Amino acid sequence: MILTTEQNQNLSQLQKQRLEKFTQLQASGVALYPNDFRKNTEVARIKATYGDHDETALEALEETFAVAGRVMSQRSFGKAAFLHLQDATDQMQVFVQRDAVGTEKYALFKKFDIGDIVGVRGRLFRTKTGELTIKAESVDLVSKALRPLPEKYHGLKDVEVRYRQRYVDLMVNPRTREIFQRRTQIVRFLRSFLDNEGFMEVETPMMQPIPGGATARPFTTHHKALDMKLYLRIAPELYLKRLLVGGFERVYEINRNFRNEGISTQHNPEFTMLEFYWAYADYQDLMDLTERMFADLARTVTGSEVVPYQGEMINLGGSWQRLTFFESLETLGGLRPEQFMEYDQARSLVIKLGEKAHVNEKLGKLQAKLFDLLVEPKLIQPHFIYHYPTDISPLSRRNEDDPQVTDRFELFIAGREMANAFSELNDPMDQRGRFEEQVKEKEAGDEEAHFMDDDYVRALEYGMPPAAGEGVGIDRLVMLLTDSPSIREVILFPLLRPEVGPTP
RNA sequence: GGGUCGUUAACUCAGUCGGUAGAGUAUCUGCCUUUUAAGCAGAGAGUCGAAGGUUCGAGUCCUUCACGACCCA
Repeated sequence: MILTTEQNQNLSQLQKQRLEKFTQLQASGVALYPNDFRKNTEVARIKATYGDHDETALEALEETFAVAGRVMSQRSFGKAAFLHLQDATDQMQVFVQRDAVGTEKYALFKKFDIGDIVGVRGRLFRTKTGELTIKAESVDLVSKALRPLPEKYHGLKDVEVRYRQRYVDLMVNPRTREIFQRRTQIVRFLRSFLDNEGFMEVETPMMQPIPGGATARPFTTHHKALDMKLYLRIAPELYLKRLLVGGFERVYEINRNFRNEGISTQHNPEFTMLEFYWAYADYQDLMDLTERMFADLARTVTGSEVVPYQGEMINLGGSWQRLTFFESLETLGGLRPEQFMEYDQARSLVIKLGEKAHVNEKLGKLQAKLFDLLVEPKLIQPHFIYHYPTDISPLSRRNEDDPQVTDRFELFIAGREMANAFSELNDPMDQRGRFEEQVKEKEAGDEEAHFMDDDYVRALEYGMPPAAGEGVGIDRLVMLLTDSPSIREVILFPLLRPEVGPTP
């Protein structure tokens, strides 16, 4: 162990003490990071199997249990000690007695610290207070900790440390572990649900020469050997639809998207989306499928279709409210039709409500702003809002009866957009025209407008089956189903500014 | 980008009107072989986020900056 003087001076007293122990143990020939301990079971399995055995039944057991985990707490007497060991499944108590492990081993054990990973072998018994406990026949060091654990009672609360050192958060806060276990359950459920519906999981490029499929500012990067500018994808949409052209009729992808935008409780620059595309179906079919998928999901991971979110009870069961975009502006937004259908009125209302509006802002964009301000916050229970204006839906199929709107819906739950879906535009001529519109907007300075994607139009020219596609924000869905107020609570390593100075 | 709040021991937090830097947990020492926020006795531990400024004197007041949280855009 070699540290420069400067490094040594920066250590806290506790770290210095631990370093000293480390050196002593090492000098006396103890392996500090051996990899020869083998467990033969897990804490949760022991508890599940023997949790209701009484003292006599436990005594009759011949079996020796070998478990390993982190020492989370310790209550030490002179010649005996209790500690709690935590493995991936649960915590359980271990009783270490000098007379049981031997004087020499016990002296060594006393050098172990809270936070160390140890391996324990022993038989089960029940303490006076009735707790199922392993009586150690041996305790071996498996991995020495040089840093102390946070306080046992209050845990780690500092949000910044929780995000930067998620490993510590996971060690000491069971709630954090539960959130990420549930996140995995959610993603696993969605995969199996879609697999069962006949969808095929695929992977499409994360690095794209032309970023498309969404309205957002992309990140850029560069490929050295090809000397080529690349964008991190803002959506997989255009690639997934190329697969429909190719003949796969049901495809999905669960993966990261990257958007070069601000960070908030609901936005992380990289976030996970489910996108799925279904040939010979339309947006109405998607609404039905979505209702079914969300209700099944909630039941599977929470046990109920009614889930609590930040003090509200959200009912994901049954049929959800379906309202057209314009209806919602009237009935929920409290507007008269002329206030959002007439350009000048719409624009001045947006400005009056404190939002910005460019001189040539399109009517659809103004309407979307009115919706965001007046309607979205009211959509606590699940609502499908459908028939979005065509000029803010450049990839959606036009409605047959009213070409000013598209066969598109967004799903809102808890006042947030949770999904965006539409019958896909598969007319190559219409698509080229819409791209051209977007290019004009880009040239006029809108950084979020779409690029022209000639290859995508070429693909459509081969003929794409009629289809419907949907994107679901996985992070927001996990927030909903874990009652988390911030997206950073459901992303293992959310983006933060770099730490300044030396690592403490 | 703007506003508000926060940053004090490893962790969780106090710190009054500007006047010697505090507690609990953790750590160390001693006692303690069924405890569980174990107990008893003692001890050590601080760049008060950083840099300036005001002042006889700053954790505390002022300015700037960094990082974070929340709200707004």
